[in-house]
This record gives sequence, C-alpha cells and structure tokens, in this order.
Amino acid sequence: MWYQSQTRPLWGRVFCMSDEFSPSDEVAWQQKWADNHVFETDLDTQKPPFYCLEMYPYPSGKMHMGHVRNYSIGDAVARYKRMMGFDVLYPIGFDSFGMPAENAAIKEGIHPHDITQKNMESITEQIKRMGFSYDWRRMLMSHDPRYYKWNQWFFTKFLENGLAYQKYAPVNWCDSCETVLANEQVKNGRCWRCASNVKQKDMSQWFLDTPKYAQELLDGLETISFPANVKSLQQDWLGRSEGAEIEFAIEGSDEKITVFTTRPDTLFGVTFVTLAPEHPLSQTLVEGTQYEEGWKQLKNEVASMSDFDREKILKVKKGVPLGRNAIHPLTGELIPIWVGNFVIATYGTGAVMAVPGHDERDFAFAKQYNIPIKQVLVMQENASCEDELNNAKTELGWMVNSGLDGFDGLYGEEAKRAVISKLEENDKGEGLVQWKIRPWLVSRQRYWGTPIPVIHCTDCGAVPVPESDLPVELPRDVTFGHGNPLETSESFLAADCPKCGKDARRETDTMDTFMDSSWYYLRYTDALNDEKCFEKAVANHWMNVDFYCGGIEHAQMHLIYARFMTKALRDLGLHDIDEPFNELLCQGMVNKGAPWCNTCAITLSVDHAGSPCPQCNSELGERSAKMSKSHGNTVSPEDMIEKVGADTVRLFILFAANPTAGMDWSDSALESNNRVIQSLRNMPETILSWDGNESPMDEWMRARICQRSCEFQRAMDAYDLRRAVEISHYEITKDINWYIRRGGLNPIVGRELLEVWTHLISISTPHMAEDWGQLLGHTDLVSASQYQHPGDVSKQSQSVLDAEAYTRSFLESARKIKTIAERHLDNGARTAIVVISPQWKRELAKTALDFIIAGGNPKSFIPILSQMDICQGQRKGEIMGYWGKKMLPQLFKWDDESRAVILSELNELEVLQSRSEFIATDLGLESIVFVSGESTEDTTQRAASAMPLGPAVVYN
RNA sequence: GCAGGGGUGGCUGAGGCGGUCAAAGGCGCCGGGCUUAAGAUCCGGUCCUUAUGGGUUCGUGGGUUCGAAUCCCACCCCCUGCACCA
Repeated sequence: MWYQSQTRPLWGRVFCMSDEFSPSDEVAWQQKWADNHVFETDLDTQKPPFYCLEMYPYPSGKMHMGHVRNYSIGDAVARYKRMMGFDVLYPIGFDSFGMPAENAAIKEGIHPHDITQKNMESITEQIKRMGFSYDWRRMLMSHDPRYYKWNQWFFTKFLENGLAYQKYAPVNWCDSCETVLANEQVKNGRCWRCASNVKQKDMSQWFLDTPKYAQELLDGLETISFPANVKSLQQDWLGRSEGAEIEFAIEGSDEKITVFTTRPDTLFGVTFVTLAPEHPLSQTLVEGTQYEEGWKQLKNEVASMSDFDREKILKVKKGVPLGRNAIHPLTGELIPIWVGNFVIATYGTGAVMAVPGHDERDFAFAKQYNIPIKQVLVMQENASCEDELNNAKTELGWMVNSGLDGFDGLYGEEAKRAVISKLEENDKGEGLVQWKIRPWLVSRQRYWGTPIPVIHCTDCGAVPVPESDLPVELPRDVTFGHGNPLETSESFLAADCPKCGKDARRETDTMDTFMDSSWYYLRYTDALNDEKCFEKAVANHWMNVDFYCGGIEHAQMHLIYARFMTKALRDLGLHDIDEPFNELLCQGMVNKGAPWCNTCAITLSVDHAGSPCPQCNSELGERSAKMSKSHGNTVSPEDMIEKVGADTVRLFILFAANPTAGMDWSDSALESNNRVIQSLRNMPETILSWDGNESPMDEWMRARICQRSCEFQRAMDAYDLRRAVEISHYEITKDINWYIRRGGLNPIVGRELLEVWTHLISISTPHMAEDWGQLLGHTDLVSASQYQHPGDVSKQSQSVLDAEAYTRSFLESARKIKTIAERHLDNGARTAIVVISPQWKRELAKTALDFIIAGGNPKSFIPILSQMDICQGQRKGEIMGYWGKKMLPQLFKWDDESRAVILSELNELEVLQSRSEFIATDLGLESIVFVSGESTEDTTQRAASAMPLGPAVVYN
C-alpha cells in the first residue's frame, strides 16, 4: 500500500506515465512467498541438491548497487534451478564482525553491537524489498555467540593438533588500525583497509599453519571452476618454487648458513654468500669486529623502513662484508660472507648463495663490490666459456667448470638433480619446495571480533578454554578509543586457569574476521543446529557450493582462507569435502559516469561536473567510473525501487551486461527496461483476449515455444544470464509480433505460450511472473511451481521453423534489392518475378555439403564432381566453373541451420508460393510470381544468379 | 621483470574447437506505419559501392591454409596480480 501511494506521484514526474500504469504489488507477493514458505529448504532426497551462494555482506548502513547486482545474479540462478526441479539451498546472512562498526563506536559513542544490529535491520528490509528468494530461517550473523562459539571451538581443536600456535615474530602492524595484519591484508606495503603504511613489529601472535596445505591448495585449483585470473592470483600467492636447501659451513665456527636456491645447478659458481641484515647469524659473526659498524648501519637503515619505502630504496643495492668466510659444501672453497639490503629475512632462509655469473642481481652486486664472477653454465652444448661475462646468463645451460667430476655437460633439470643428490649424499643439503604463503596471522588487537579462547596462566602457560566454557563472549563493559578495548574490561580479563585453577589472565586478542567468513557456507547447511557446528551428513549432502557469486576483491584473502579452512575442518573429521566452491562467478563493477580530466588523467567528484578542472583548469569530459561515495556517482537502490519497482531494477541489471563484465548505470536504459516491463505487464490479458481461429502459423508458434525454451535453458545452464533475459523479455515479444503479422491470433496457442513464458520471466522479474500466473488463473505460486518444458524441437517442427525463417530471410534480401532496383525503374517496382535456384544447383550443393560435412577437403571434391550426372553433358565446363567461383565459397557461408535446410526436403518454390500474398503485400507489390530457374516458365534468364536459399528477384 | 586477462563497426559489446562473419544484442542516428501532435509501440535502414555483385574492415606486421577476427610467430598498447622471491 505504502508503495503505491508513494510511487505514483514520483512516477508521474519522472517518467510521465499514463494513469493506466499500476505497478505490480511487489511487497504483497513477497509476503505471499514468505507466508507459504516457498523458499525454505529442508533436505529433500528426492530432488538433486543445488547450493547457490553469494558472499555474505558486511552490514554497512545501506544496500548498494553492488549488492543488488550480486544478489540479482544469484537469485536468478537459484530461481532457475528451483523451477528446474532442484532442491535449492539459497541462504543469506551477515559478516557482522569488523572494524567499521568499532570505528563508528569510537567516533559516535554507540556500541558496535547496537550499530550492527541497527544496520542489519535496515539492510535486511532493503534486501527483502528486492524479492530475493532466500531461506531466511538460515540467516546467520558472525557476531552471534551461537556462531562464533564454533570459531573458538575450531581454534582449540587446531591448538590440539598443532595447526594453531603462538609465536613471537616480526609481524605487520598498522598504526592507524592499531592492530596486526595478515600478509594477505597488506597491499603494496599498505593496509588493505585504511591504506596507511604498514610497519614491521616484533610481537607474540597467534598463527594458523596455512602453508601446511599449500600444495593441496595449489593442486585443488585444477579441480574447480574458478576464473583464470583468480586461479593465477592464488597461484602467485601460494608461490611455489622448487629447489634445494644447502648448508654452508663457516670457517672457524660451528654455525652454519642455510640458503635456499631454485638453481642448484649453479652451485659451483657461488663466489659469495649474502645474508639478510636481520639474519641472526650476521650479528653473531660481526660482533666485536671491525665490520660491526658497517653491518649495524645497514641493519638500522633497513629496519627503520616500512615495506613501502624499502621497495623504493632497494633500487639501490647495498652490502657490507662481514669479514668471515663460508665453506663451499662440495668443493671446500672459501667464500666471503656479505650482508645485503636486498635479502629478505622472511623469505626462504633469509640467506642467499650468490652466483653472479648466472643471476642478474648477484651480477650487479659483484660488479659493484669487485667480487669475482665465475661462469659455470654455457648456453650451447660443448661451448666454451667466455673470457669475461658482461651480463648474467640466467637461462638453463650445460654445466662447465664444476671442479668435481661427473657434472660438466649436464643440462637443466638433470643438472639440478645431480647437484642435489650429491648434496644429499654428503649431508650438505636437500631438494626442497619453498612456498611464499606465510602462516595466517589471526590475532587482532581489536574488540569487534571473536575472542581467542585462551587463558594465560603463569604456571601452565597458554591454556585453551575447555569446550564446556565456550563461547567466550565479548563483554560489554569496555572503553573504546585507547588500544584494545578488551584490556579495559576487568570482568573479562580475570579468569581461572582451566588446568590448575589459579588466577590467570584471559587472552585479549580477537580473531581476524576472515575467520568468520571462512566457514559460514558450512554453517548454512545446518544453520539451526544448536548442538554442533553442523551435522556431518548434512554438510556432505549440500556441499560443495555449486554456484558462488561475489566480488573479485576477495580472490586472495577470503577465497584462500575459506579453501584452507575447508581442508582443515575436513581433517578434523567434520565433513568430507575437499573444496568449498565449485563454480565461482565474480560479478563486474557497477559504474556510472563521472567528470574526468583528460590532461590530469583523474576522475573527479560529480560536484565538478560542468566546471573546469580544479587542477589544470581545462574542460572536463566524462568517463565511466566505479560507483563510489568519493566520486559521488552512486545511485541508491532504494530510490530506484521506489521509482520503477524491484522487477525493473533486476531486469536492467541482468540485461545491461554479462554478469562478469563491468556495467554502466544508465538512467535512460533503466527507463527503457521499465518500458519493457510496462509493455509486458498486460501481456496475458492481451493474449488471452485474442479472438482468432486456428491458423497455419499456430504450428510455427508452438515450434518456436519449444525452440525458445531450449535456448533459454542452454543460456541459464551456462550462467549466461544476459542471453536468458534477452530471450525471455525481448525475443519472445518479437516472435509474437511475427506470429500476428503472419495472421496468427489463436488464444489457445497464446495460452500455451503464456504457461511457458511465465516461468521464463520469473527468474528476473518474479513479481510480474506472479501477476501473470494470477491472470492465467493459477492458484499456486509461480515461484513454487515447476517448469514444464514444452519439449525439444521435433523434425516436423524444425521444418516449420525452417520454412518461416526462409521466408523471412527471403523478404529481407528482396527488400534490399528492391531499393536498389527502384533506382532503375521509373515508376517504382510494382511486380516481381522470383527465380528459384535451378534443381542442379541444389543437387550440387547437397552432394558437396555431404562431402564436406564428412570431412572431405574441398580440393578433392573436383574429381567427384566430374563424375556426377550433371557434369556428363555439354555443361560440364560451365558447372566446373560455377563450382569453383560460386558454389565453393557459398558452401561455407551457409550456417549449420541453412545447411540442414538445404539437406532437408524444404521446397523453396512451394514455401514461397504458398506465402505469395503475404510476400507481395509485405514488399508493397501488386503481384509476385515464383518460377523455378531454367524451367519453361522462367523467361527472365536470371537463373544464373539464383542460388539455393538465394532466389533471384526481378522487379518491374 | 614474471604471471593472468584484454585490444572488434559512431559508442557499447557478443563471438573466437578456422569457413556460419560485414560480424548478434543494445545504445545512438535515419526512414516508414500509427497519432491532431509528442511519447510509447510496430516495420525497416545504418563501412564503401552496387539490380541481387564487388571492395575494405576485428591493435600492427609476418606465417600456416583452398579459406583467418578465430590457429602460429614477432611487435605495440591497456587492465589485474606478484615482485631484487633467491
């Protein structure tokens, strides 16, 4: 009710609609769906399961267009699968822990819990207003103790099996967020959330051992349908490199330097060893020597830098010698030890064997500090060494100068293997796979997250909270704004040691909120279970997620953590699934025009529209940019729904672009989609009131319905939503126009069409579909009913479709020719003679097609052709010429359909003749005559230019 | 530097196991029907040329083939991610 009274006036103003317009009462249908529990799923073993999921949203204040797009896509898939007879699990919830709520609390003095609750309410209302078909009973929220209890339980299990551990280590620290960050959350040395510089800080923190699953995470990518770029992103992030760990003894010391290398085949070319300045050995080796000062300077320089600065500074390579020598593990040579600013302490072992002859970076370093360069690989077999290398030879090569027998002449992988086995033999190293992925740092020094369930006891150390005491709930008596709020709650801090019972102190770190989102999809499968995180059999039944839709921005955070977590929980015996998501669809951005300065190459806020560039004063153009608050180019879904209704917004969003492509918001396109909705709205009434009789076109319409139904399913099965919507909301209308134009007006056929069509429109415009269902006299809801596929296109129907398609294409070309012809006719074209291709051409085409379709090469058709009956007379030369010049190229211009038509029994002359009246009228002619080429009736002598499916037309 | 994805007609954007491709759909533009008119809607047109044919087009240059937007090679440019990663 409120909907109508509020929207009408707006409508009138914006779109000047007539009074006849009455929008579907979308809210009423939504209520009906809810009342009838249409979208509530309980495990039904009679139907195949389908799990459709969108990345659950963070409850910021309002729903934005990105959400609307995401859910419109998911909902279309869910509705489609439902109507096709699947048991569809389609849940929604909220990723409701996180910093924005806490920051708002600091700023506005409202408790994060209250902000979150309030936001969730309003966003829920907006989501519901779109009519998405969620099973709301399964709604979950990260900040619900009934949910995060399980985060804590998993964590204690991980502690038990060593997957979770605490470690004092250098970690990423964000000053402005006042918390540590995981490696995945540092982008170009900056915090992923606030973009301020991230520092290194030594702290005792909790980690999850993600590298343990690195290989499986890499291999698993092969088994799932993720977009190529997401796979590549994850591969980069996992960073597998195969090589060897090699030990260098130190002259006059018991210590050893372990290095990692991917190029053991260059081991004999090592002329120095480089340590990271932070490497513990570097200190040991220089302490109290003349080299200490130089090392200290370099270390301080590196340590004081953020990763961001370091990246810039590192363009200049710097190093200092430590005055000590390492011993080559195989040759025993003495090799100077250096410290270099480019060696990263946290990658590999923090030490590098330097091979200047075959590594560019080492080469530059050796040149700079006058260190010898040794060539141990040649780039051609049996080649000899160059006198002096002027650059590093980094490709694989043949070993030379090995200094030991049995290596010279070996190449590539074989060379690597040989060196590794020699090292293993001498116990000086081993083959090893190194990963870039670091353990997941899960502690956060923030309030609004899951408390880490650990109690610190002076005697017993860190003790996990027993299961019976879970969940450890967040206290409310905290003060925000000064460090970790949890440290201000005495009631929270004080705890008894679960082991010895003595006074102890509770852990105040909370978990990274990515922990919440890394298993929520499992919880949905059994969301109402109060006893367990989820029942194993139930999770196994639904998982994995068949269709997962969300933004690309989670490609290496959420999607790695979730895949890791799935495997970790599997190994706890909680389910049997290896990969959480099968098909991943990353929907594109929603963009809208914003002012753009071509000179400065910047996008500006819409405030600048119409005025010159504030920086260079030149005139501003416009460019499409991601909808964002800073650009001010956002469109409020709420306003749009109010103006045009949810159905129109959904239709527009699905039709404007493919799901994965970026889409431009356009008000005029929205309007035009709304016109489509308006024109479809009364379709059932219109069609049901048709008063025609049976006509020859009925058969065509029926065949067309089957064809469209097949096309639609094909599109949906490939998640080509745009094509599906194009069929349901555009093409079928055109079919009806053609049907009517050709004299069809049979209400019985019309009803048949409507029964099918209603379902096709229901995936994108479900409210209107319900209106239609009602107009058709159905008492059950369209959303709850199954689709009855009208059947595939039979051979008979195909010939009907062919004949009509042939007629259409004939008209098209005849019309084209007519305009040209009329330039040559004084009084315009009034009559026409149509010459159908002579029989022998059709025969030639058929024989040649059969030959080609069977895989024959066109070249070898000539001997076959000369054997044909038609080539036996005087016309042989003519026909051979025709073959090469006309028929061969044409053969490949026909599509599969046309080919099928040529090979079919379709009689071109009959088809056109039977429609001659219509054709004449349509072309605006007084009369039209059809003759067979080279027959006695053909007086035009134009048979030469007639082709199968391409008659010649002579206008007079 | 490495990896992944791209460059198509006025714009947008499909297609891309070689022939269906002068290249879908949309927008824009043009013409026609309907209307008092506008809008909506319907029909048609929209690279050049043209009695049904020809020419030039899918980033640039080569190659394979009877035939290339599609396959191969080289180059240029754009986007994304990683990066002195050993």
